[in-house]
Amino acid sequence: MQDSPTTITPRDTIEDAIVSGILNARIRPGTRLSENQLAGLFGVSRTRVREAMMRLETRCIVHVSPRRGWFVVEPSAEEAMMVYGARRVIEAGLLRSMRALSDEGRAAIRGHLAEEKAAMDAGDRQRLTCLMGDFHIRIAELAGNPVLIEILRDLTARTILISMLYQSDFHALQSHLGHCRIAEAMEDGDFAKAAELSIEHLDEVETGLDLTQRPDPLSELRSSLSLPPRSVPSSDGGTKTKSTTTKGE
Amino acid sequence: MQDSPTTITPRDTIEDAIVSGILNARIRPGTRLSENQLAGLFGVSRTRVREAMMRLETRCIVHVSPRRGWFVVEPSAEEAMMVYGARRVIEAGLLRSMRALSDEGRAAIRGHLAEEKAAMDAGDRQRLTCLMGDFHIRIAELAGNPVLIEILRDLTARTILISMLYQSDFHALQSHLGHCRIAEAMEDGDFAKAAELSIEHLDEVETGLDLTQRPDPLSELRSSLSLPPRSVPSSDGGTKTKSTTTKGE
DNA sequence: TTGGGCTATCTTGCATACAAGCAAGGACAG
DNA sequence: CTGTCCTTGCTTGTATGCAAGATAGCCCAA
Repeated sequence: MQDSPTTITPRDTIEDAIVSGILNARIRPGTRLSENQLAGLFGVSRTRVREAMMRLETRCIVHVSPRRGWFVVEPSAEEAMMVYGARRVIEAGLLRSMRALSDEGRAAIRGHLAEEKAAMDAGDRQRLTCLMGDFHIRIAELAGNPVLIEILRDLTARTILISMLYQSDFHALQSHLGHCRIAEAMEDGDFAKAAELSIEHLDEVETGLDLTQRPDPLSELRSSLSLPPRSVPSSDGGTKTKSTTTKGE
Repeated sequence: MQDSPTTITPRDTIEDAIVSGILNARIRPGTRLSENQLAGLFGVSRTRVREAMMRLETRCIVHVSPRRGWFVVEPSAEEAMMVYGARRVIEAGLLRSMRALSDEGRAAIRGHLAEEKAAMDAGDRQRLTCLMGDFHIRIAELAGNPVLIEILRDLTARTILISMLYQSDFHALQSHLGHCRIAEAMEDGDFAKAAELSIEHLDEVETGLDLTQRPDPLSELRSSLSLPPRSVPSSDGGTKTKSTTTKGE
């Protein structure tokens, strides 16, 4: 797993490096991303680092705290639910829209499941995290719609951040089995069933999260003092829903 | 429909202004967006204009031709199909995921349909374009998932650009009726049917496009010379699918 | 008239400089 | 010892300057 050389800089290396780091669970949520440090690291000026950050910000992967710094997002419990909700909708819709599985598709899925199994046997948790996310991207790739692939990639990145925050222990086996069931239905050509299984699977994963504790480092203190649990974990801007709609009359 | 005053500049006015302009069909695909002009228009320096452009670029709403300028995207026929495909998946998935319609929800939908009808009667095509797009955002708002809302908003913007490029004439009545049918199924609580209708509706709209001619200004000349139609309309990078996946050893 | 090449101008790409603001640590008064 | 204030350093925010490249128009030659 060699690190990519930072000498050649094909335009958006910084962005990709960070996303890749998150996808591989090497960058934790809340990590501070200093413009100067990154600029030094990549041998460019702050300008280009900033551009990358702006892009990542519109993808909801980092956020800026004014004059304090850039940070990898720490999704709130509410946001986490929304991300899972969006994934349920999109992935179920995607599966339902599929009609048949090509031979390469079948092979790709089987190959992926084998990789998952190998990583599980090897106990390589980082790699497993990454593969678990990739499974869903693989399906999108099968459908061959780049628009959806890109959307799911970003949602997967956010999902991994969520896992790192809220997943107390890793039910790898359970997830793997879920994937296997979905794959089976797909091989049977029963995509409606695959869609249902996909929803169930995401439900399972979501309920496997501990959405009350993690993002609040004071939770232990709070509970030992018998204070009520914080209403909304992240009280800054919250979910950003810009009103760029119609603006009718 | 007053224009927003450009005096107060709350951070991302430029971005919103452009998206809003597209949503209202006031900005055509292919429009050149000069950094200097926008900077002057909004009374800021190029830096901030560039930031806005970068953000819009990650949302696939503008693109940059190196050292030539920024342009509002002109989706290729292929891209157009992908966008419609993504919308079918997401909107059908969304409707299927819905369980019941609140009273406010019902009212919102009815209100929207009334607006569509009014605009149709008034023959206000711009407003109609905008409303037609908004219908689908309204549904997402009903589901109350900000993540999906944001995704659909961007897809809607791209859809409107596609319409402006490929829609020879505007089947407003047909679209409106499609919306009405979907709404009816929703009011009946039959969301599976609403999902199916939604897919049909998007299919109708898509097949109503003329995906062979428009983006190529030479098409008329080409056909009068009996040359074969261009294989792939946009032969530049094509659909950008960055390889930000696993990169596992 | 036509074709080739040059230049003038305008575009973005990128780095840098300066301004504004936050945070932490120390000095100091109570 | 404790609380307050100030200073210092480091962060991002924004503008500007310069360089590289592309385009269009012009001149000139054939």
